[in-house]
Amino acid sequence: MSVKIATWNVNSIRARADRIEAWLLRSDVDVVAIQETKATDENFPWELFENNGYEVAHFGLNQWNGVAIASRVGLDDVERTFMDQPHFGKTDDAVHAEARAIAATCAGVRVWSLYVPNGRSRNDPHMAYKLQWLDVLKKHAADWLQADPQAQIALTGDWNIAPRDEDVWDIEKFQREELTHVSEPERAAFRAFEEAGYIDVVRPIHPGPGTYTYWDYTQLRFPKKEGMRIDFILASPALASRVTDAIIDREERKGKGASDHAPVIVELD
DNA sequence: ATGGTTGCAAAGCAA
Repeated sequence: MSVKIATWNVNSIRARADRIEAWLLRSDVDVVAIQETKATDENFPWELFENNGYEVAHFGLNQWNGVAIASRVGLDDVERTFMDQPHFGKTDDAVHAEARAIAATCAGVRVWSLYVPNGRSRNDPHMAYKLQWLDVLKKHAADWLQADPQAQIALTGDWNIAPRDEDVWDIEKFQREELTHVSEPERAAFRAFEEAGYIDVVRPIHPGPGTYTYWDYTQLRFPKKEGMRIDFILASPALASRVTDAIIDREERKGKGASDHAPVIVELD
């Protein structure tokens, strides 16, 4: 049985409701991992998914971040945050970790919807937070594979990292201006997942250069084809062996009211 | 043209 799994940073689920509904009908995905809902459970549009045949689980604490998974092939063992997920700022405050990670098992695949923190700038405290957040997640991800080398795991989401020079539209500018997403510590953090056995299953099907998943709203970046590849589906080996196709749905970035990220889809046998 | 976009939420922050 073929299964389609997608990841999409929607940049507000309420502002994007109509486009998301149209996209669900058009894309025919079975599972979609969503980032940046910018919603709480109270104002989350549950009916948007339920009316279209999807179960949905959401994790949102305020107007920032927010992650969800919608599925029409089962949605079991929902998990919000991962163990010891770092907090930003004081460690002695009693607030929850930010709403950046949710998992569920869908058709036998452990799907994670991840919204990796933005480092803001290379020396900002948020960068250390980002790297720590990734390091803790990577340790768990490595443990899961060690415990079961046949596990079917999809680490999907907005990683806020461009792993290769070709993943940004002007690497010279990014390095000259010491921008984020392309720094060596960020790339090492991403590489650590690959070294743990996870595989970017979209890049082999859609190689670069010029293949992007995100285009800034400003400066006419999309029409000028000035984007970044920062949204990834990393698959465990057993899951990677099932991948038959992938799509970066650049069409969805077009027109009025688009998210600044395109959906990324993989098809499994 | 000293800006340029979007969303949340109600001024400024975040991306």
